[in-house]
Amino acid sequence: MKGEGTITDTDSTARRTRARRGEGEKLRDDIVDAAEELLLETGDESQVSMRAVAKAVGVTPPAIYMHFEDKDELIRAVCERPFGEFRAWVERAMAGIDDPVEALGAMGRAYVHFGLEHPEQYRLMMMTKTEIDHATLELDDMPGMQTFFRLVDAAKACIDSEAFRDLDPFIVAVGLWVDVHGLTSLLISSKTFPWPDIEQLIDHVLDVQMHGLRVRD
Amino acid sequence: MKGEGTITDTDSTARRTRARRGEGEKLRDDIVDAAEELLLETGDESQVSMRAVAKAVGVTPPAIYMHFEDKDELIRAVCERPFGEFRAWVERAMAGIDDPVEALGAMGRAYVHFGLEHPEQYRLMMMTKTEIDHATLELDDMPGMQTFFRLVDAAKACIDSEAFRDLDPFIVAVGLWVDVHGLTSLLISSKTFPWPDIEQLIDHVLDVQMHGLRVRD
DNA sequence: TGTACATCAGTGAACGCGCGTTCACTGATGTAC
DNA sequence: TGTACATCAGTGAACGCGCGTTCACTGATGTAC
Repeated sequence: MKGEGTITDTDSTARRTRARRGEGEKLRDDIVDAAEELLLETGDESQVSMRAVAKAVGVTPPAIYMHFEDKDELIRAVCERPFGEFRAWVERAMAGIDDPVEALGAMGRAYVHFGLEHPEQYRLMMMTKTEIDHATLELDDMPGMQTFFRLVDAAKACIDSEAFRDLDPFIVAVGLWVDVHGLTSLLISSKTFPWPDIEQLIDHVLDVQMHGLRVRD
Repeated sequence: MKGEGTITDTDSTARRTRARRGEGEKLRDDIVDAAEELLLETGDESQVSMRAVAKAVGVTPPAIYMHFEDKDELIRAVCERPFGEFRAWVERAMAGIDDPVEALGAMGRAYVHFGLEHPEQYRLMMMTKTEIDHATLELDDMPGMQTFFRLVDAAKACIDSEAFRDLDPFIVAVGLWVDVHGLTSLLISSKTFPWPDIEQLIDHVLDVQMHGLRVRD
């Protein structure tokens, strides 16, 4: 009885067919995919083990070491990826909007929506300690920094057009980031809080922020 | 040679003297203290193991099971604690301030400062998934909810005094929470971001928020 | 066209570790008579 | 005041598990002659 369980153990993912010579690099991408998917499915970093990833890919654990030095390098590879997606997502949302205040609003809205539609990516990017070993990076290379500079530019455009008060664009950008991040991260984390209608809340938060920054009549 | 290392193994915390009869409950508090301290020291939930906690208290691992059903119950006990401290901290900051807008500002400032001075408590309270099994709790019993209601009242006072626009106090409170949480959590998480002067940033964030909520002249 | 050989992309088994938890026990403390 | 006994607050050893990582190997794929 007990033995049969092992024999009929076909539920584990089918074994992957071995790559042809020179095509070993394919596995690397598949490993990162599997690790990311595992993280998003479980939402639990501790469940992303080398063994679980290997099983998901259909390969034995040592095979991962052909492509990654150790677990740290794999996790780093998983973390780096969403920043690119995020930037493209934000750029897409701002495209073709001429009015600087409207563009800024679109950016904020896109930020929150990205977080809500990719909660685990967002958590990886913004809410974990183990992001990336920042200390070794130049500021410009810090992941997400390019998108932040985009936000500074957008804020500066609002100030230059005299829609916003004459504040330091950097501080204004930080204030905006703080706001949208607060909203996004709380919506992701506090599932049981009695949230009001989410779109209405996003509108309120951005509205208050914009009014607070606007030139007084 | 190898054996001597074990013999001179006096670096581990001294063994605790056994409690007298009827004083066994003392250990419970000490266990929660040790677990909390371990969490704050390492900042890493995965390092808070039953064995590590037991060692820190100066007791063997099974002793913990005299006071807690399992690890989950211990972690829950650790998480519940900071909410009380937090509430007291906020109340203290607001005490004696009559002007409702000033009181709200003081509350926001206290919120951020609590987070900065107790980063790991704050992380426990607001930034982990494993907070507490909310689903089983009534809304009023949700940890931190009492403090949130305090915020709603403070917002309502500002609206009633006609300093703020006639908005829904609940939405206004959520917006304020989002703002101070965003600031606090980012300051805690993103150590390498080129933050401007922190007090100036807090002022800016609260200032924009207050102006955004104010009645237009 | 055939064959020996190097290489590549993995496999299979094992290592030592720390974990949560269980279980049988011990020995000091207080209590009943 | 003395002693047998129950109880309380733990101990010590062990369990099975999943983990990251290493190491010797294998067998299909392509290449040189």
